[in-house]
Amino acid sequence: MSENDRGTVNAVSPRKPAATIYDIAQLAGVNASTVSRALSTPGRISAKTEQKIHAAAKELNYRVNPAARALLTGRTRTIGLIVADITNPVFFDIVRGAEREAAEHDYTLVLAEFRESAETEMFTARRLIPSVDGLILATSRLEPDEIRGLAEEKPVVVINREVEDITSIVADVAPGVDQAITHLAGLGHTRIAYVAGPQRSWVSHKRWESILAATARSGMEAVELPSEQPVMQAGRAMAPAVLSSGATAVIAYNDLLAIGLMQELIGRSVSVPGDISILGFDNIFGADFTTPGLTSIGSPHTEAGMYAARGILSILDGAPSDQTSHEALVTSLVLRGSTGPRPAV
Amino acid sequence: MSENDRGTVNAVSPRKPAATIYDIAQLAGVNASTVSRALSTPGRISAKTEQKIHAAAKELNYRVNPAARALLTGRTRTIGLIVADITNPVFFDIVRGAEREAAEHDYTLVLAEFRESAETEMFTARRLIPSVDGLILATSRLEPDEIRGLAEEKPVVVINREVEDITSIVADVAPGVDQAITHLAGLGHTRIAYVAGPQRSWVSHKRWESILAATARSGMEAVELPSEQPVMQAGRAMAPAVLSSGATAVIAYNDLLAIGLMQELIGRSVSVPGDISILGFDNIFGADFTTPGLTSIGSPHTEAGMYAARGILSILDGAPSDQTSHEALVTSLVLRGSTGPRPAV
DNA sequence: GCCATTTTGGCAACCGATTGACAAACGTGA
DNA sequence: TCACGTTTGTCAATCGGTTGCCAAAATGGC
Repeated sequence: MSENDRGTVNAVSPRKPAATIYDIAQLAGVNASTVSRALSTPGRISAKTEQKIHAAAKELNYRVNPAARALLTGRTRTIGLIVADITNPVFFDIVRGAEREAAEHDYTLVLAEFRESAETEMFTARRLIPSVDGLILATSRLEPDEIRGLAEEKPVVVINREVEDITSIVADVAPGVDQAITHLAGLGHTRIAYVAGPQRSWVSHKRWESILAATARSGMEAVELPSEQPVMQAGRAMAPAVLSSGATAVIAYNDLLAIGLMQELIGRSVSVPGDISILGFDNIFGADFTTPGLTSIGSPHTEAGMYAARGILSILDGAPSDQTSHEALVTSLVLRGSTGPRPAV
Repeated sequence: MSENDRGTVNAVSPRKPAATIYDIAQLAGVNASTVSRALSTPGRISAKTEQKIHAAAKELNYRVNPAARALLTGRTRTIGLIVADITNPVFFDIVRGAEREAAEHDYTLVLAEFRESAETEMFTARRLIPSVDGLILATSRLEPDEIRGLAEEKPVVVINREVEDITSIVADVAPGVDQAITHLAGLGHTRIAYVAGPQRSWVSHKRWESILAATARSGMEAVELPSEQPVMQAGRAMAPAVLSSGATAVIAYNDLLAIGLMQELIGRSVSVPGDISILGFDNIFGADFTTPGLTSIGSPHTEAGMYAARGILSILDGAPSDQTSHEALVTSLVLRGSTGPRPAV
């Protein structure tokens, strides 16, 4: 063995290198550019040669090198998705929808999570943006200007948020709320409470406004009760406030709050839905684990993810990048056991 | 305007192109290779020039083009993760762990889901493999040979599965099961039932073996009851079999089965845990939504994802690619309300 | 002040695929 | 058979960053 023996290097990388169009060209006895054309511009090359090239490509198990293509075309065929918390069940379906839509168009989904401040989010976005063709922000805490700044580099779509000049995907909360209020009105309820989400949450305000409008239309009363955090424990802590509110039905900002509240009430021997009806928002995974099952106003999260990915793709195809599409995403009421007739006074 | 005016092209791509090292070189008055060295080989360049270049890079908001780097180095700084079902709560934490570990090392996580056959999985893997440095298979239905074939191209790590010559991440089920059986023995139970998972599930067999061993050690009886599918509905359907099994405690293959079973039993006015104790596996999101809360044998899924990503990275660093590391991942019992003393006969 | 040594920066090739420009080969009609 | 138009395949440049090699410049010793 000579001193050039690269045994150690071999140990580092014992894999067979991927085939290139040059390998195919050699095997098929043509020029590499002919190979490229045969693979990407069908018809440009004679059928005979094309077949020979395809055969060689198959034999070598050829796959185009995405980096090489990206370098030349400037397109990575990749969409980035940034969420605050991967384990938040609301995002599972968004991720799924985006991934599905991306894969459908032969794009790949890149996923990143930021668990901290807006600073971390910006850092994550900056890290991702050079390697993707577009960016979906599912829970952005960034300032509008920061988001617009990102959009100057690559197409950006936001979900559950409205930012001027940026395409945004927002579910229309009204239909689901209308169904819920109609449902409650039909059960005889006349006074309902809304356990609100975080003060700064745009979504929570939207939900409250929609509830206000719907209850007014039905001639019902509605009160808003502030909560600490949108988690189960905070929901439990809301029990006294809910009981003293005089409401016979409660809509919580999200299912976690609703479930916590329901558990606490049941623990205090308050019957659900016998004494009080409870509804949540989002229809998360596990909303049917409770006894009774939680009635919830669900959003089409999967579709939101799909539309977001589709939004990126259409911007890449030259569409304007400031369209707001609510209409297509309609919330709806998912009936389970936690709502029932207003108790006799 | 001449007929060369490219107004439409501009409309397609109105974004400012990213700065390159050539832009920096021009601004700093040096050669592009000097820029490259200043940025990637600190010390190779005089401090004065280096500073000038860094200033120029900052001014132009420079970010290295990943495609260009990948083309030359062969490394994309990307890890692929393929799961069967993104919305399966068992995977959330795996995804999170893998993403966190990847981001920590300045790698990016690429996520893909296959919802169909092994054929789809192979297609997905093939689609991903050219654009990643390594592949994590979290729920592979592929044959061992197929997996080894993928591993010839890029580093591969499997989770919750053992494949010869492939690095695999498997949690050690014994500690959690031992804790559970000890817990049940302490409560006076002497006969327990295991509601099994899918016939072909390697994990389900492991769990059953571990339960058999632990019950034998404690002088308890154990019976295995086959189920249809590892979902809630199938759990409900198991109620009659469980009731006639004579067992006073049931361990289900996973939490969904356990929750379904518990709901059905409660619906039949069987008290949990008064008449029968129920345990699940996985400690999924929502296991605390039930009343009573579900006692479950949990696995450190986040860590599994982290170790898988770390496994890819260490193979890339030259480590052998056939290490099986169970030891580090230890299951443990999460106590909630669904287990209690054996009822008086 | 001169030579030897080290430091510093530039040149050019390279990674793999794509594409405009062009030449070779082919077919057709007169 | 020749001129012409069309089809088919080749050449070469390009994307942006990296790196081996070399020359110029700076440094140090005497």
